[in-house]
Amino acid sequence: MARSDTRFREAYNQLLDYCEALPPGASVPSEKDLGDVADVSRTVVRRCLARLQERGVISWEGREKRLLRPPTREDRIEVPDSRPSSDDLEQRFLDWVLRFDVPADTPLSVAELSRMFAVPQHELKEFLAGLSRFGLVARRRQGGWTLRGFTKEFAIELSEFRSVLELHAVRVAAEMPVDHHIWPRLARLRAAHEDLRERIDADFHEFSKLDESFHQVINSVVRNRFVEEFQKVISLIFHYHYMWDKAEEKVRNAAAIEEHLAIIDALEARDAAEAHTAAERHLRTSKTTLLSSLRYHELG
Amino acid sequence: MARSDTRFREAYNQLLDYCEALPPGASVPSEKDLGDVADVSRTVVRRCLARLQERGVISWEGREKRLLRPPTREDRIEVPDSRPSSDDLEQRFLDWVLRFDVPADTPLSVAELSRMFAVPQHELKEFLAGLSRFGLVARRRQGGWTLRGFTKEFAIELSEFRSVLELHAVRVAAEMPVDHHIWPRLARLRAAHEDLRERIDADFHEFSKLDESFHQVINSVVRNRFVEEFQKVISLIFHYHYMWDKAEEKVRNAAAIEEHLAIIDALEARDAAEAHTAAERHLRTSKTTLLSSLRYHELG
DNA sequence: CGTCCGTCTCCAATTATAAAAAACATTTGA
DNA sequence: TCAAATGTTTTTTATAATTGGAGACGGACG
Repeated sequence: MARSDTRFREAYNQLLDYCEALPPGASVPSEKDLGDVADVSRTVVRRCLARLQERGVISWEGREKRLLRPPTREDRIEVPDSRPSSDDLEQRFLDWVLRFDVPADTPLSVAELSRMFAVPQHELKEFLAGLSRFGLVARRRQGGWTLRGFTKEFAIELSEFRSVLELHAVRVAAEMPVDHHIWPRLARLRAAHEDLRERIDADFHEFSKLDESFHQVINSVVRNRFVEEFQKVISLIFHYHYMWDKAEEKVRNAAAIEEHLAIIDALEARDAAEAHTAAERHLRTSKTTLLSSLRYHELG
Repeated sequence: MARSDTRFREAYNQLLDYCEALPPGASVPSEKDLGDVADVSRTVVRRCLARLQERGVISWEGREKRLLRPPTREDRIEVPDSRPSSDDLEQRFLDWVLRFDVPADTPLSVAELSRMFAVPQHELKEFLAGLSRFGLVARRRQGGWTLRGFTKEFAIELSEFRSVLELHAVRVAAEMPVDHHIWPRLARLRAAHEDLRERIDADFHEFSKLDESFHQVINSVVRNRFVEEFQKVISLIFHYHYMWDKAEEKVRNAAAIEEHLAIIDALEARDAAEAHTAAERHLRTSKTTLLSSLRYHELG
């Protein structure tokens, strides 16, 4: 009933590996050095050494540590199945919200979500606290959380915010010097767009991915931690909604390709005003699409 | 070792107050209704009723509840000193960081902070998780948190982000109809600015507050949860830094008043382009001031 | 003297648990 | 007969206890 000793277990196995590379009878480095090897504190190193001594892998007395025998497969300690979760909790949570169209004002049960995503409760609470900064969820007075959710207002505000950030990015991009990394990237994007334009009838599904990279490249000219943080959420939401709104997908994607190309054209011509106009047009289309996909889901 | 029963205690006292308003011998409403009165669940109401019965304030058998005697001061239960904290933790935390110039990459101890701010640990952890969304703090691999802090890069990125949001707000404001609430507010701001301009030699300290309301009014035309969330942090940081950078404060503030008035002039003339230019000029000054105040602190 | 180790202190992740909420079942009375 | 109230059980949340781990300090060793 306390914290896990995963850190110890991983360090132990790592030190076994380290010992394997040592010649037999060699003296083992200092606790501090071993700590650097496994990236843990001395406290953990000493626990590992104690176990190694116990199993007769090393002798240990004061600062005299010697390798007695090469470590075997038997010596290894089991490490409790590391978490493939936790890292991409954000991705999986938003995926869940959008995929199942979880309605606004749904009460969120930390207990339930924690089971669902196989993540400790406190981690989920911290995660939700983070999301509340984006206004996606809110704390309830009687405890717990609600999904403030995917309402029309949310979509409008999100679109507006996205426009503000992205129009700024376009303005910045137009001013970039010729040797900036954006230009080769834009060239590649143009090629990809023109390629897909030819194959649009068959491969219109591929656009979703292309759209994501396009916006990512545009925004990459703005080096700003705040912008970057938001971009993650924004792109995820737009990405999924595009994928699921099946109405007129082919026509929509074909049109979007042209809009993207118009922006690329203007940027490559260093025509800031025209790039801005083209970007505004495209963002307006995007907003409309997002809103109509909402209506579609509400009806369906 | 479990959650506090503050909720019960507060509800209990509240129900006592409620009973006081009842005529003697009256029948007490249903559990559900009492729950609505005190804004708690039936579970808590029943705990309260049990105690009321035990103390002989009411009789309680099934759904027959009657007031036996008016409740006295003696009947009240002590409620463990409610938290004057917690609410404005954000305010107090940023205040601490800025006031003591806590340097970048300082390790933050949850335990220490929790004592310092008289807030339960888990609450602090959630708070820090939220701040990490703004890139103000970051989780360390070996556990705990660091203040990513108030570096030059941070100030630049914050200023840039602020400019993006605020220039957008100015553009929106210029388009607002004559009956919008912004216009009377701007008029009042103009008066306040002109008033302070006359008294600037003596009262230049007052500008800090005026600056905050000015930017708040400008941004109030943008109804957007994302913008609002950020604005809180941004204004706090700029506000404090202005207050502490004592170098040339009077000259600086006098200049800022003129810049503000230029923006107001242009907005009232519905000259969007000029308003934009004036706002850009002012935001550039702000950024310079923020950066120089950083240098000042580093040297001092 | 500088590094290494034994010891100690404090912190943080994690879990256990009481308090509260919510769901469910039963009764009651118009 | 059925809606509202109460009794009962289940689930969830907030918080403290618990244990693993990080780091500080001083002495010892070379």
